[in-house]
Amino acid sequence: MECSNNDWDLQAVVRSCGTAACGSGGSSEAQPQPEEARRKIHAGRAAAAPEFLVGRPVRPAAALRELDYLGLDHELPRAPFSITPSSERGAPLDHEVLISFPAASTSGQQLLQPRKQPGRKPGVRTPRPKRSKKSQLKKVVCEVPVADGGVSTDLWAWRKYGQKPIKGSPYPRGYYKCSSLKACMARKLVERSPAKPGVLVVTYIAEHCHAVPTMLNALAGTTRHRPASPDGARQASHGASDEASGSRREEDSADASSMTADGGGAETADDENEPWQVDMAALDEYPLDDFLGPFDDDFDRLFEDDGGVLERRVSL
DNA sequence: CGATTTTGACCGGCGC
DNA sequence: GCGCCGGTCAAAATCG
Repeated sequence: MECSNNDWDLQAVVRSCGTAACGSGGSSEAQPQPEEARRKIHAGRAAAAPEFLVGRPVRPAAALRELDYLGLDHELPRAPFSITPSSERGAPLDHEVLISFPAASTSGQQLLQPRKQPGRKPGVRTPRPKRSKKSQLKKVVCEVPVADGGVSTDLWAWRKYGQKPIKGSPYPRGYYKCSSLKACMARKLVERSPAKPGVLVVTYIAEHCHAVPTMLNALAGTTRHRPASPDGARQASHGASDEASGSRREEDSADASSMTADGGGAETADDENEPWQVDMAALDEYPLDDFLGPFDDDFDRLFEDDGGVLERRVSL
């Protein structure tokens, strides 16, 4: 349990949004920050592109499929977003940040096929460790346009461990854990905003206690790659809202979550071949510097909030 | 065979 | 104290 690194969340978010075009500026004013931190983040920015956009065989389309149950559209118009302190979602948290993107039009509603219902022996349950104070967990909320579905993903490998319908929302919430390391407590919640159907709300909770997997492919052997399945596999479901149970859109869930926003509407075919090419194209269109520039201030503040851990991360 | 997803059951926090 | 609800667990199914 040496989860000492406090640096995962922002990075995850930042990376997640890595290919989004920048537009709107940060929401808060600049704060004094360590010069070194600034330099590092800038440096990291410069190197980030080739590293995680090119070097990693991310699978954008897969990520989109992952979110099918949310009714994501696979079109990917990139939109700017802003980072603001979040205190609206749930109880106000000390360490909560909201990264929001302007809503994007959405539509795609995938139909998911039903699935056999697994059973579970009633009464058989291992004692659960005391739940840590949820309110004390660090959270980073990232709102992204549904159309930007992929943007909400990141370089970490996630494994879905639950999905629940949320009261007041027609859309279920998916629960993901970091699958890179069992001991890693990092989690993320993905749901659609009931108020803004065009917005996906990704909440990152806790921290990774390890570095970003250098090879997302490490999971390649374990991730599922659905063979060009007949379209029937994934149909529009009347419910999109609902557990979408069904079609196994998880194909590449592991990397799916780890992917960066993929290029436009890449269909499955794309990711199967040269997924990163799409990213490169996107990168061309939306240079990271342009994208991140306006958020310097926000990042600076986050650096402070994080006590410098982010700095360490950025310097990786 | 190992890793992941699905999904109902269980548990605990919180509001009333 | 009770009930609701969100979060997590874990069996079964699935896939490469």
